[in-house]
Amino acid sequence: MTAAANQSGRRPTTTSRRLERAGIRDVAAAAGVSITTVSDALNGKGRLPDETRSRVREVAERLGYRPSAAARTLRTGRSGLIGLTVTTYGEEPFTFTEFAYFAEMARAATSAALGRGYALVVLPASSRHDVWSNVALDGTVVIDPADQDPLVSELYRSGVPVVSDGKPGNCPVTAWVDNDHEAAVLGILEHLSEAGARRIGLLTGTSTDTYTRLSTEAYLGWCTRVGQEPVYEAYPAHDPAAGAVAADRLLARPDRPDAVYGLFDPNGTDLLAAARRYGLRVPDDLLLVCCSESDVYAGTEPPITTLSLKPRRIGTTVVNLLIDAIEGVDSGAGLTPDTPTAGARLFPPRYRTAGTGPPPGTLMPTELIVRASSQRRSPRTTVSPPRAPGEV
Amino acid sequence: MTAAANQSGRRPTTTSRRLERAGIRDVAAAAGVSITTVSDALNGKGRLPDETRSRVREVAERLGYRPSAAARTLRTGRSGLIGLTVTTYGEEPFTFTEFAYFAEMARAATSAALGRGYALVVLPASSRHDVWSNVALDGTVVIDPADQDPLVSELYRSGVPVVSDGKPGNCPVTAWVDNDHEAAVLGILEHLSEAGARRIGLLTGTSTDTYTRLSTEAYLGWCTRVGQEPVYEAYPAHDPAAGAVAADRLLARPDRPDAVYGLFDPNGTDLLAAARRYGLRVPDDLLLVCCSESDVYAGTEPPITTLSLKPRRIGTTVVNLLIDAIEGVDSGAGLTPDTPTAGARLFPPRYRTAGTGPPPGTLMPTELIVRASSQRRSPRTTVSPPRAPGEV
DNA sequence: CGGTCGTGAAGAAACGGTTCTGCCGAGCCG
DNA sequence: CGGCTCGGCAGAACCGTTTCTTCACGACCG
Repeated sequence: MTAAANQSGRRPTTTSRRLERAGIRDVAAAAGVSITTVSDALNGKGRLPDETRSRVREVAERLGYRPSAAARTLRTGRSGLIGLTVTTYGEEPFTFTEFAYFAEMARAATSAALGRGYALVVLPASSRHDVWSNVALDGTVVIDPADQDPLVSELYRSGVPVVSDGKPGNCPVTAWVDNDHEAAVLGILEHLSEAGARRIGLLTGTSTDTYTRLSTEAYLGWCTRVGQEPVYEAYPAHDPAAGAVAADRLLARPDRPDAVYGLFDPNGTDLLAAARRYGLRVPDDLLLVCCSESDVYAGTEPPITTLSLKPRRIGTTVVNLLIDAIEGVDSGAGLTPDTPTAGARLFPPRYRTAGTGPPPGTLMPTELIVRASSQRRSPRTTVSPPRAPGEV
Repeated sequence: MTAAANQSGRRPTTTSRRLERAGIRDVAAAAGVSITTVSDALNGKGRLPDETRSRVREVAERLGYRPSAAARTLRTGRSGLIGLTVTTYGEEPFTFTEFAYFAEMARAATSAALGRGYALVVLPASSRHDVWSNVALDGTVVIDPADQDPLVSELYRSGVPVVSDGKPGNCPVTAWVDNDHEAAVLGILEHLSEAGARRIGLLTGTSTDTYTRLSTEAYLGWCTRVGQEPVYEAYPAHDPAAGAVAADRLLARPDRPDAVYGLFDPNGTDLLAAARRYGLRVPDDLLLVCCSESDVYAGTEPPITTLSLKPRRIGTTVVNLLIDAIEGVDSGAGLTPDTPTAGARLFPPRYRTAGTGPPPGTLMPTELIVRASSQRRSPRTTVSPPRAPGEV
């Protein structure tokens, strides 16, 4: 009885094994070859006649064989997984202001990764090692890394390629991609000037991330260059309610601006509401531009000019750079001087393994979507723009 | 010569191993214990005195030891990864209309998973096996599964727990969560009736997913019950441009409704724009409600009443159900045929491994956020609502 | 005083693939 | 005719954990 129970319960000979799942050994046995042959046949390696190859494939298909991802990863050192690291505010991944940007960027990144055979794992930077070390990553994308992100440093040090969205402060990365924020801000200021703005204000954030810093600096620099007194209000951008208050403050100032650029997505509606409260007409009394990926600004009254950071392009580029780094260099020592086999030319082989020196960065252009809020129907005074003689 | 080459070529003694990364053996050697002890000490298993435990931990820390996720997964059969499967339209994961919903839901799901030590892998359903079989999943969440999704079926058959967001059509799942769409629609219709609507129209979709189907059926059922002729327009919801056209069509009909419910996120702005074109004032001439997670409708002119599906709650619930299933049952073996729970119940019951019978479903409530667009400032005719004598 | 129990720890077998090495036979060239 | 190469395939090591089993040893109890 005990023996019987034992026998049927523990190891019903080969029966239970069959039931569980088909392994490579089962396929080999069924096809009458060795497991080496099965592996080679399925992976297109080795030297096998086509007949053997197709027969093995067919048997594998019939048995519903699925190779174990874990075993493959263990042996080859490649998991096919790349991380998508987002900063967290409080408990939740990514902030409200980044919402649309993040969603678009993640969408494109997922798509790009999948197109090259990788899957994306979403990993907030705040999660502790128990999660991080539990997943084998071939590399990771970091969105807007903190200045001295310990996580990024550790990953980089242990040989995991890291590509950041947003120019990194002090942490080492394999490569980075960012918008040309300075050019973007200058372009907007110029655009507003051409539309007749005399005093341009800025709605900015108090946090120290690269985007906020670079944009604000560009604004301040422009102010000193053209001789305008800076008019700006800063608020904690991750607080959804604070934006409306800051917008109100900005328009309540004695030196009220006649044009405003808001750095964050909700600023457009906030500024519009504030303008309404003060009886300011847009664009007649106040020109408005904000940075946003949302298309609601096409339908507001009036439609608001927005700056798009083109997150889709960013996401795609970041992922492609990362995968290039993963595939271009064998983790650790191996430099690959020779291009071994053809077939890897689907993508422009532009990427190079940087030896030393600063990590390679790529600046991506932004796009200004001009709508009614930044165009005076009838230019009132036609103030001469500070600089731009060539174009209207 | 062969022997010499073999000996020196294969194993450069311990040097290279040290350089690469610290393994469990290195920790064991450094701590003067066996690898068993290291494993037990680090994982809190076995019977070890606290002194040994802490010493091993300290050594591991000093060496910067990180256990190999792949090896652990291979041995334990658990990867700590759960899939987040989204349907794809064209090349890209998740559609525009689902944007806000998906982002919120994914956010909550990521958070919930992380809180229980799991990470999320985003896996569009369209990607072929090369990606799917390359990642070891402990289970997966499926958003709005297709009626006979082959992927879901295969996963389920191979013993991977599957929990769906959206009541599944014909594919077997471990459990599912959905909103009570019928109750939601009826609630809105009642709300509009109470606000004085005489003829309520619907803006719906042409696709056959559960949400669209259930909502439309609820509307049609209500119409026959209260004796109103159905007034609705359907359009392909995944086409961003088609919504505006459909909204226009709906308001251009000879039997123009005096209240409209739009099933999809952009319908609110579309309907508002259409109303403006026809000179209809909202809410005086037209009552408006749409289903949306976006808070832009708090700032439109006028603010629009929205139905929130509470994606955060859904995401959290789905993930928790999935992890319960993963941890509650050892993959494959244990069937628990007792009490095959039937049908759907409101709110998370304790999870049970369904032996046979329908998978356990949970219906989650929605929330109607009432704003100006569905409330007449001065009730014009006060038509008696069809059914609701008790309240207001 | 001998057996049993409990404690602490080591040894070794998996886990399921990939891949290095080597064997065997057949052609080919000298 | 013999060595050499090359195609076709099998054997076995290996990846780095977890975990099952075993073992030593001191204390306690009968």
